[in-house]
Amino acid sequence: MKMRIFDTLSVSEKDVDTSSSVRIYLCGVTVYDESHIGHARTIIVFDTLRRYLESKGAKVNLVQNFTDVDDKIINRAKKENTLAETITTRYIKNYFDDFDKLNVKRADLYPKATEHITDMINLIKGLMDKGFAYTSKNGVYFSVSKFKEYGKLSKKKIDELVSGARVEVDETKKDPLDFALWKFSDESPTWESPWGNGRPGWHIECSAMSLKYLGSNFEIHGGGRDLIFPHHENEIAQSESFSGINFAKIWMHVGMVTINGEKMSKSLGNTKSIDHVLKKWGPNIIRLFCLSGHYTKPIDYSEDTLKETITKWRQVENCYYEMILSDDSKETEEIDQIKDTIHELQSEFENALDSDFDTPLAVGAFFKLVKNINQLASSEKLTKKISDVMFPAFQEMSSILGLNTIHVTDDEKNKITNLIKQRDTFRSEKKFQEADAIRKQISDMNIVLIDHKNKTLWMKQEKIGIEN
RNA sequence: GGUGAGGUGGCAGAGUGGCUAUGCGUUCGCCUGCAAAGCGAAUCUAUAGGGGUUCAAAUCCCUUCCUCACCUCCA
Repeated sequence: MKMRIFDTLSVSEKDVDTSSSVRIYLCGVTVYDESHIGHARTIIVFDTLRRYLESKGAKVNLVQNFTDVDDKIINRAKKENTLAETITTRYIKNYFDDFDKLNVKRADLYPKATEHITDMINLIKGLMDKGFAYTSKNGVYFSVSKFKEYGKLSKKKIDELVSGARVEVDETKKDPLDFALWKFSDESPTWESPWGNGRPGWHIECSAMSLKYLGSNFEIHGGGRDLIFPHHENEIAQSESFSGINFAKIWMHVGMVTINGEKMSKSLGNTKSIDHVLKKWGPNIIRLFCLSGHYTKPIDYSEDTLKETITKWRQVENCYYEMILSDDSKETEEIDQIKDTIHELQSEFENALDSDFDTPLAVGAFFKLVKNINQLASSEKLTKKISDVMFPAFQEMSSILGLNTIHVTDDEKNKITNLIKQRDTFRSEKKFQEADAIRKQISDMNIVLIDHKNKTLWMKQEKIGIEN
């Protein structure tokens, strides 16, 4: 089945062409501070999208930029009395630390704005030549009135924007809506340009880098909803004025994360850094949380919601260990029926993702599978044979969702098995104190024991910060 | 003011005309030496207010109220 994604520009779902390479440009972060849960959501959504497309056999080319030249960076550098580069290096490292922990696969390319100044200058030159840009006292500006379709993405009327009067007042611009392509400045960081020394505007970097690496008409351009205006609107104006053809085929925008129903912002002081949420909840729960609502809608970060997710995650862990520790001590029945169930759940999972990337439904299908397996285990019916049939489906879904149960080494495994044997001996001799001592010893290794009728199941549980 | 998205059981969250998902929570039970986890059963009977269309509406139309986001940098 073809995958469909909602396109902000045409306000309709569009087919994603997976027959050739799927080129995706994702607006990344400005590296002047720690990343937060809002960034995490957008990036996890795209990571999951990428994993899904790849599982369908598509070749994905994912490019995600770093904005490493910006007023915020310069201000921060001033404040710390250091170079902008020191700041950006620190937070790029910080970015990878965070997102590696969140089990986000590396993009194919992470271009930095500062390494593409020449591309931007060439782009601006082209816009100048075609009459879309002009110089003024403060910089080079894009002339919005020259681009007739301006406002088509954000559905804004140009005259309403003007009368809104919230646009910055700058007497040197021909039109208040015009935005900077190049800002004159002699203050570091600064680069030479045909028009004067300075630094690029924010919007031009994404146009330049996406055109360079993905061409003038690629499959998906993404980012947070808050980038629709003005960032993506301006990118369209620049890119389409330059190339003369339509820019991205699909504009995919991810909803915001709120905190207890409120917008998350620095000024309110309610941002949750990735470092913070990782310590509190761990990667799997954060990923499940980020995928728990449809990507177009806002999701709310609240401890109660996250706590629920812990319960769900424990079920997944339980399920995983039930499967890998199952044996063939019993007859296997109903294997055909089980295969049918798996196929049903797999198509439920795929249909959900194919229809505008409905991760909440897909996660639901995954949990149905987990429940199914746990039910079999609970009724002592989960044999090795059945596990062998179910495990690949479980693995496939977890890997698309980017979930990772904690694995154990063979050494650990042997150690645990031996300890359990000892404990069983004590138990059969009704030496419960000794048995409990061993359980304590095992639990110190983060291993939880579950006594079934004829055997003891063990599992390594992820440590969840908030539970301690 | 403009634009967009919403208002569903204690909470979360599906469902675009008809048999009212699902999850969490709660209660009881199974299992266990105990525990934990898991499983089972029960519980809750909801669709912002008011009109209308229809044999039938959470679902369509009108209207009122409310919430949120974006309109300035923002994922």
